[in-house]
Amino acid sequence: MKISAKAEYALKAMYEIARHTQKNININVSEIAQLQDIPKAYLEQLIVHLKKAGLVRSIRGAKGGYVLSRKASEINANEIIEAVEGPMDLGHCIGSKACSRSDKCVANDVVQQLRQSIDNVLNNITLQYFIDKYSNKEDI
Amino acid sequence: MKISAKAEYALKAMYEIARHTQKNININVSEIAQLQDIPKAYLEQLIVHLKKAGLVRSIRGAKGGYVLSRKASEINANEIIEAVEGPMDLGHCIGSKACSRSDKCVANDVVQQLRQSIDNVLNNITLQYFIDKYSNKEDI
DNA sequence: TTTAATTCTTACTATTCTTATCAGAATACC
DNA sequence: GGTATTCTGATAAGAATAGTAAGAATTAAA
Repeated sequence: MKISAKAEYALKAMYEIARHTQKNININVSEIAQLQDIPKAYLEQLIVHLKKAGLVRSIRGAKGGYVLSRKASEINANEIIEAVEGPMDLGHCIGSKACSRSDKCVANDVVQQLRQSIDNVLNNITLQYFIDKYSNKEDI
Repeated sequence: MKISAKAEYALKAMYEIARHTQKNININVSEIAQLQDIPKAYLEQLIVHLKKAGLVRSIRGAKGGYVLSRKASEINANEIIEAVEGPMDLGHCIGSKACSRSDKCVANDVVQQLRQSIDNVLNNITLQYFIDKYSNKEDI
């Protein structure tokens, strides 16, 4: 039961992109990597997924970078994590490898409850929440 | 973000031990493994952890096996999972590898909220809940 | 039009984690 | 004493994770 580095990096990166987008400036991978202490080459890969998921727009070429493609209040942690990790599959009793009697499976019961609870938390954490809580007016 | 096979096996095994304990019979590893479709040799290792955590008592020798060491209503999913997986460490921003400014870290914020939510779910799932929901009077 | 900065793409690698398997020692019932 | 069982520790295959590296494609700016 662990949050991957991928997910953490993605949350941090999206936060930086959101902050900068609200200031009407785009931010590039190197800047994000430095600000949030993320390996740059690794981050490059992750951001591609964020883009494919439609969370950010890219501006290519020199002076390029990234901006949010939606309002910060309309992007939540669930989407961000799912963008880089793929659909959440908490347990082995679900989906492809369902155990023989998943309707009678105690592990499946736990997984279902967890899934619902986690979804609920992640859906309610938006980028705007991050900005309101963590972004000082001064910095940037 | 995944529940390990370990955790699933532990939940299933504890459920079987709980059911049988309530019928005043002990159950051995082979039986549990068969009933819940768990690799026997692997399960042996896991049960040792459940024992060390004080969740079950072992009866050694022929006709041996395991019984709950507390009432089913007093053992919850959180304890069971922690017994086999060790203390839950959801994110890299916590504990040993805390990031430089964990008070300003959006990933840490998410991890904290998740942690609380997951704890809440797991603490409220007891073995008695499993028995009431899944154990028919007839079978055993 | 060249140069430099940047995104994008792909392939590779090292390390750790997970999920087992196996062999045998210790224990206790019959 | 024999057998069934828990207990212990070593080993190993495979998957997943986290990261590196090299270079192609694109575009702003000089």
